[in-house]
Amino acid sequence: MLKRRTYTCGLDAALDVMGGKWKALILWELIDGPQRFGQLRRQVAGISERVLILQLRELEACGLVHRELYHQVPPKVEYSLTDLGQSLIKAMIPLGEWGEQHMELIESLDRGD
Amino acid sequence: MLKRRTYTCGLDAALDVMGGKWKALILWELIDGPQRFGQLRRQVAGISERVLILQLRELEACGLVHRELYHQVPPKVEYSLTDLGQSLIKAMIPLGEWGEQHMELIESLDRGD
DNA sequence: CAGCATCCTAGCTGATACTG
DNA sequence: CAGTATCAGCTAGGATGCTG
Repeated sequence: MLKRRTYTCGLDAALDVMGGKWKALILWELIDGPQRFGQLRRQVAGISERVLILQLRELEACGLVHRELYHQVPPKVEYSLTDLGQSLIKAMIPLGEWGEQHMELIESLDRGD
Repeated sequence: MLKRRTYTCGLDAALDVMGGKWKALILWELIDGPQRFGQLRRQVAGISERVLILQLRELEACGLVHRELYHQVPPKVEYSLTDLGQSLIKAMIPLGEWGEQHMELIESLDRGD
């Protein structure tokens, strides 16, 4: 699941646990508190059920996300940030601000103008 | 090359330009000043020539890296951070520190203990 | 030295259908 | 509601050899 065994720098390690197409988005959605599976699926636009599960399982395995199962019918599961997840989110904020500031530029690159 | 056309948050946009297996590492190597192609290849352990070129071209296209060609024999090319690249590096520092602090944990996850 | 061309593959990702 | 199972495609990434 993780790509490397050893890391050359901390950035490398951080990107290994939260990099990829979806993980940062999922963590971001959990900032405001626990979310149920279905909520997450709607919030993280474009993700499929299958991929969301896979990503959540990986985040859980890394200790970034906690999965709380309520034994009910119908079933209810809540995902939330762990303390480690919280600390990671905080570390990602400057990067988020950078992206915010340069988003137009990046989107224009994508359009090729 | 970039994965998305629109972004739901800045973090999303930032990860689109510097995410992936190598880009952050490459940017990191350029912090201390310009590097020649061969130097980079040795610094970024494990990367192949082909992939290094591809990544550098993408970083260049995003305006994060500058490519300076010296018309010599044998050829010499130097890669350096642009101002935008510098600002991105700064935004990545907290994430790098987070990774630094939790690297042992992450590596232990990878080993499965 | 820098870097392109070619071929190849692993695994991420997506679509769809089904279950407790 | 919260998943699992299955199938299939794409593309990032890797190996190798060649060139200005």
